[in-house]
Amino acid sequence: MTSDGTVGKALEVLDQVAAYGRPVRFSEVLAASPFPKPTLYRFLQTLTNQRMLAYDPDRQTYSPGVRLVRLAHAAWEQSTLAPIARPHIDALSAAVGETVHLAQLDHAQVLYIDKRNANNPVQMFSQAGKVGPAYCTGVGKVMLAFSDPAIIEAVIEQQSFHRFTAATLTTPAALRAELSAIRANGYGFDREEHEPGIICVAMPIVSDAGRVLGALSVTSTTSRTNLAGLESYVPILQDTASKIARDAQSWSFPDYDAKEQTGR
Amino acid sequence: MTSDGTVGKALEVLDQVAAYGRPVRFSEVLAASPFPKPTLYRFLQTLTNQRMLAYDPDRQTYSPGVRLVRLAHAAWEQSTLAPIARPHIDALSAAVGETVHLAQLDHAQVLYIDKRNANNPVQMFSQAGKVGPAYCTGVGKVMLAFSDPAIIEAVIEQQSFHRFTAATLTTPAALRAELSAIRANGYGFDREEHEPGIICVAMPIVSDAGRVLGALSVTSTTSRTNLAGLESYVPILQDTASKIARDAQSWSFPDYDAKEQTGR
DNA sequence: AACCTAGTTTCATATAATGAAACCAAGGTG
DNA sequence: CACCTTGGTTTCATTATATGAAACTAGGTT
Repeated sequence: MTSDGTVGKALEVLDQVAAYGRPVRFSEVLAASPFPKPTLYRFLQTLTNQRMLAYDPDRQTYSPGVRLVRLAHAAWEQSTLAPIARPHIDALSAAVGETVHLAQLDHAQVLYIDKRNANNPVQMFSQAGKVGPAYCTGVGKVMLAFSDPAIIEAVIEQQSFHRFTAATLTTPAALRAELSAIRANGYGFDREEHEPGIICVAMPIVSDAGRVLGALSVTSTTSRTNLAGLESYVPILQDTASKIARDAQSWSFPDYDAKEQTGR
Repeated sequence: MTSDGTVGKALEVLDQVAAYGRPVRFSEVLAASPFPKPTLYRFLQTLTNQRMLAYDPDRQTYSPGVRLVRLAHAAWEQSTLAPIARPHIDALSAAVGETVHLAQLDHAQVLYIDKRNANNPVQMFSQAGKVGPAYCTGVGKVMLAFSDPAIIEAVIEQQSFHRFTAATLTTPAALRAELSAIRANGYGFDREEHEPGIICVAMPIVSDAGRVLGALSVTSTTSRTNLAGLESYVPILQDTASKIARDAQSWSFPDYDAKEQTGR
């Protein structure tokens, strides 16, 4: 499952370095790596030559390289909902005057694809590209809820439930119950499950064929409003989601959660 | 020079696919690829399994995958000037009320890292991650001007000068003259060299050690102002650039244009 | 000077990549 | 309907490449 030859291993190393969130030394990576010293060394060297990693000779540290930013630009424009959703999200943001998120499901994790912040100007990658857990975010739960049962089970299986706040759902049973409630409702909430004081309404974006393309959410704080207040945004969210789905339809769209092509 | 074993070749394929700017079929890639059919096929398959590419089974097309967006988030935060520059750019943007760009030099090309648009909200990757030619943009020219002479020559060497507008510099000689004028001045302009009606002032961000870290620019249109008008922003640009350089200094920083580590 | 520790290089071996050729599946086209 | 053609996929013997144990080197420490 975890191995596509040399290339797969190299990308595994790349992921590992990126996961630190800060420049790392060779020995740190080595300690956490399944690869022996010279193998890892050569991978890091190759990735650096390829500018997938950047190497700081003074501090002797590696960090993700700029080439990724360039490639991601292409990915974001071609392979995400963002360009299609943009006008609709702009309209939504203007109408509700709260923070709006657009997310997709990537490999059992929530990947934020775009964001609108009514007040201060948008902070670019600082939000887009960010990942979060699926089981304790509004967008994560609604996307999961409308996913294929097999996928749901797979995600629950491999999920390690971490308690972020008092309200975090921390058992498979609790999550399953929540998901079926969401399915019944058509949308979901984040009830301070990830961060205290932060609440949101989330709406899935589903294609005609019933496939989950992504999700939208409107986020606010308990000091400004409450769940009932957020619920009033449901109609406009629904409207926005269906417009995005419609546009995506005509554009046609890659299948992200396609299973491995064959696996040799 | 162009080969780091299998991984390098796979990344070459990834770049190629990303370069199309649209989903591509296998045969299209094959036609433009140095690799024989089965080899290319396996690379695409591997990259798809790794979610570096997304495959649309209906249209049988490949496009850059979402995993890149995730990785790029880390790269943007750790390996670019953007997080350090953010507050300064915010201030600059508020002060001048025009579009502000932050760019770095990546492999002889201009890579836009961040953007502030006074009026409409920021469009995320739609600008960050975008690349442009160095010889006919304000930021490109100022970064080049203060780069190592060897790098300048290398860039000029491999540059294919395309005429975008009547004002585009299209010969090595013209560019060399412009660069030394910029060195004398400390900053540079884009005189509608890339797009008619679009002009800008650009300021390099240089470290104490004299290394070019990136560049800033304020962009406007000929209908709103002229070069003299833009020149009035030079003091604040200079101030912003030096503040960013100072902050970068203390943070310390990877060396992007480091030459290949050894090359086996 | 002896002794770590972190990073780099060697080299025989095992493994994985390679690509010519064959194969398969759709669409044509006569 | 039989016969191509085009575009994509699989096989498999060959070759090139990755691998990792061990040896080595350069800075720091004691």
